[in-house]
Order: sequence, then structure tokens, then C-alpha cells
Amino acid sequence: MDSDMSDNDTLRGPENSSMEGENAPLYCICRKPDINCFMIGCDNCNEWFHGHCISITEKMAKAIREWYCMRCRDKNPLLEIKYRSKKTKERDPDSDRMERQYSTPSTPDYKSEKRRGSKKAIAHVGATSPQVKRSVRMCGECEPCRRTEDCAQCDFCKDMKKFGGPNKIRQKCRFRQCEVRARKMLRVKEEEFSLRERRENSYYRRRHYSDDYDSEAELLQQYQAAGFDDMAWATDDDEEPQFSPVMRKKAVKVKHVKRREKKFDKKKESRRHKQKQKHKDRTRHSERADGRDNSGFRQCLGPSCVDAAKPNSKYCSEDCGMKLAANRIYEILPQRIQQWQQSPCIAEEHGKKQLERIRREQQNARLRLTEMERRFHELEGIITKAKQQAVQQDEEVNDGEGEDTDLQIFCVSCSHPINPKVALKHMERCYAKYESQTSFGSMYPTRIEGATRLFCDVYNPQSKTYCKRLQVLCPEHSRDPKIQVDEVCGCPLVRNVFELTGDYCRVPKRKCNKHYNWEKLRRAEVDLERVRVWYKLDELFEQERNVRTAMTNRAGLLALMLHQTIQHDPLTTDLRSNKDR
DNA sequence: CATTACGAATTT
DNA sequence: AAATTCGTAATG
Repeated sequence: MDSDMSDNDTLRGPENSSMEGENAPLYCICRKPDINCFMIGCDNCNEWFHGHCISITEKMAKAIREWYCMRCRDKNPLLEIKYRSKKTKERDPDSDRMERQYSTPSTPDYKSEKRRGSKKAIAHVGATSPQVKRSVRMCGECEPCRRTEDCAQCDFCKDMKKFGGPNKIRQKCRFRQCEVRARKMLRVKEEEFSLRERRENSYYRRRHYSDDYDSEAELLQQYQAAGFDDMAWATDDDEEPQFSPVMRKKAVKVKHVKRREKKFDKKKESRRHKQKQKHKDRTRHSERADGRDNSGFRQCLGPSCVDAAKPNSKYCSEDCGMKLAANRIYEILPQRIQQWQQSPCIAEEHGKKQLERIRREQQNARLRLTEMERRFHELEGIITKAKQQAVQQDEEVNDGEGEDTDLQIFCVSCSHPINPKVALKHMERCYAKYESQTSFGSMYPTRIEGATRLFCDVYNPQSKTYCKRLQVLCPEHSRDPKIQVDEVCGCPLVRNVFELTGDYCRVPKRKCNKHYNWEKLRRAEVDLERVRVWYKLDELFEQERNVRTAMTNRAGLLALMLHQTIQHDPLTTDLRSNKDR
């Protein structure tokens, strides 16, 4: 491996550095960037060679299984070009597989492949990178080449269909563009990179372009992460000492661009604070502001503290940081409270209205619930009464389907033809079979006070879940009771769909196909509605809680410190007025 | 000159 | 058959 590297280096050497601005890497013994011809890669040093420079044609290459350049072969006589056996020449998949099986672990997966047209290049898989394929645009070794997932953030990703894009640009994710071989303009844009880097690596973040934060939340996070000592650092350092002059220029430029971009966003407010703070600090500590770059020591920002700050901190101790923070609160808070009290709080009004609305809805839901409970009991009453009906034996008016066994219908679930006599039963079972493949489990048992027979709630120790089907229609955990021979159907008969006649169906239950399992269905109907009402109630409770927390948090310490309400001149027009609101 | 769009080779 | 991702023409 080591020798590979040096080999490569000597090969590329000076040209490499001179092509800085270009994005075309140089290849082959001729050191030219040309890649629009057949090329072959050395399986040892991974360098690419033009076929014509080393007198290897594409045809010849097809027969080659492992190829090593002259230099590598000179250095290491053990390396020898290996050829495919004649039979495998024509890309027989079977023999390909065989080959892979019998190749030594150090040999690459497969040897040659074409990319982008016959006249272009043949890429050999490098021996040093077992998984990643090398190609004209992929070295197979750099971090981007090894990456397999798209970032979903860059412009190329956003263009992709899978991320909802129009598929117009059709380039692979910027973060997967090869560092060495991809065209430079396709790689990650510098600013984007720094952005991402900051996101991924919050610790180093402040050492780079420390001025921009994506949100207040990020600011806060940083503030906390640094033990609330670095906020002013981050903001008042226009010069970062460790940048070389060139670098610094670059960073500053980036910063300006970003500032313009984000000028109008919401953190304007917080930036103004930062700037205020900055000025304060400047004037307070102006005497040492210059010396800092040289010595690297700062004075602790703690109130009336003259000690040196700890490295990477603005304070000499946590105590000083706390003191300054406390002072800040003392200074800012009373003013904010006053400001707060000066103007009426619209949000509070809204909150109150919302609460009222929620209460009303809760009331309605409760009413509905009692209604449903009533129907629940009513139904149970009907069912009990129905059971007492006597079976009407005489007529065999069991619909006309007695002998018509030729008639076939198809199951709605499995689509098999079935006999009408067993159809209902079959379809029920069949459906249950499919349905049981779906999970209705929840981690928690149901705890609704005063509600009987809602969910099945059978515990499944394997998945550690409780069954959340309606208890009445859970085929998995409850069997339908066996119907006795003398049992009556008992379904309340109706006229015009809804009007009860007061009579009950008196066909033997086993034979009644008209009212198959009617109790179960009616119970399910009621229970489902009850569940819905409970959900509604739950949702309303949640809403209530949210509104209440919002109301209590309003004008809390943190909120007051972070935000402020400005009373504009009452005579100037409120921009939101009239039309909009 | 950079960026965008798109046909098409290649891979999945 | 669809997705990926080249190279390059068109466009700004």
C-alpha cells in the first residue's frame, strides 16, 4: 500500500499541483487528462492508462482479469497480469460467479466493466477498494465515493424524483461527487459545505464562520453547549486569529453574502441584541481588545473581575459567568416586564377564546358519550329480549336458495368461488385471516374509566403489545360462541329500514343468513362510535393542555428575556390593519 | 463561463 | 421497467 502511494505520487507529482484550477486529473504515462478513449486501471496502484499509450485494445482488455501497470510489475515481480479463461470471455454469468468463488480473498470482485458507451472507458475495480466501484468519475476511495446515501439537501438531491424534484438536473448528490474525479462544479459548493459541517460538528462550528446561526434555537443550543460563556465570543469576534489572511478574506466574504441573504429573517431581533452586547463589551474592555490577538489571553468578562479568562471561554470561572448572567437578568428583566404590561396581550385573548371553544366541544362530546352509553345498554336489552323468542319451526322459508348448490359466488378477500351456503362464514374467516396479518397492537393497555367492553386488550407477550381491535370483533382473541340448535336469530325486524316493527326474526339462528351475526355487528357499531367519542375527548384534553401551557409560559422569565414587545408610535399605521386582519 | 436541461448508457 | 447519473448542448 505504501509503495502504491509513493508510486502514485511520483507519477502525478508536479502536474497535479499545477492543475489546481482545472478539474481534470491527469492519467497514464503520458500525464494527460484525456478520458474519452478506452482506458484500463491498474489493480495495484489504481492509476488509469490510455489503451493506446500502452498498446492494449479494448478487445484485449476483455480477456484480462487482473491488470497491473509496468511500474507496479517492476516493483513487485509477484504481480502478474491474469487473463480470463477462454470460455468466460463472452461474459457468461455462471462462470463469472465461479470465478468470484475461486478467486483469492485479496482479488477484487469482478474485473472489468464498461461505462458510458463503448468508445469510452473500461473501469477496473481497484483491489484496494472492495465495495466501491471505480469509474471515470469515481476514484472509489474518497469519502464521497464511499457514501451511499443522498443528503436530500443539495440542489441535485432536491431535483431527484425521490425527493419530489422535477428530475431536470439529473446529477448525483453533491456529497457523493468524487473528490478526485468528479467535475469540480458538481461537487459540494463551499458555503453549503461549511454550513453542513457546522451542523454536523457543533463543537468546531464556532471556530469557523461563527457569526451565523440558523435559528434562535441553534443559538441557544450553542450557548448552552459552551456553558453559556461563548455567545459573545461568537458574535464579537470579527477576526478569528487562526485564519491566514487569505482564509480570513474568504470567510468574511462568505459571511457577508449570508448576511444579505438572511437579512430579513426572524433572527434580526436577536442579532440586534448581539450587536448591542458587542458594543458594550467593546467599550468596557477596549483596553485589551488589541492585545488579544497576540497573547491569546482575555480578561474575564465577569463583573469587576480582573483575572484572565480560561482558554476557550470568556470567563475565569463558572461563577463569573453566572454573575454576569444574573446581572443581565437584573438589568433587562424589569424593563421587559414593564414593556409587557404596557400593551394588552392579544394572544391571551385568543387563548381564552380557544379555551371556551374547547370547553363547549368537551361538553358536546360528553353528551354524545352518555347517549352512546345509553344505546349500548339499550342494545344489550334488545339482545336479551331477542334470546327469549321462540323458534318458528314450521315454515322452511329459508330464502329460495335451498337446493341451488350450483350457484357460486366469489369471496371478497381471497376471490375463490364459494358455495352461497357457507359464503358468509367463509368470508368472515377469510377476512379475519388477512386482517390478522396486520398489527393492531399498542404498547399500553387501555385505561378509559367507566368504559366497558371497548378494546380487546389481550396482551401479546411476544410483541409486548395489547390488542387494540374492538373487543366484539376481534377474531384473534375471541371465538364466537357456538350456536345451539334451538337458538333463535332474534334480530329486531324493521319496516322501511328504520322503523321498528316490534317483532323479532324467529328463524333458527343457524339457518338465518339474512341477519348473520347481527348482535356482533350492532355492538361493533355502537362501540366504534363510543371509541370515536373517546378519541375526540382525548384530543380536546390535549388541546386544552396545550393552550394552558402556552398561556402559563407566556411572559415567563425565558420568554421575557428572549423576546420583547415594542410599542410603536400609535399614530403610524399598523401594517396589518384593515384589509389583512 | 457557469448553470440548466436533457438524451441516453448503465445499474438496480 | 424504473432509477441513476453520465456527457454535452442550450441557455443565461
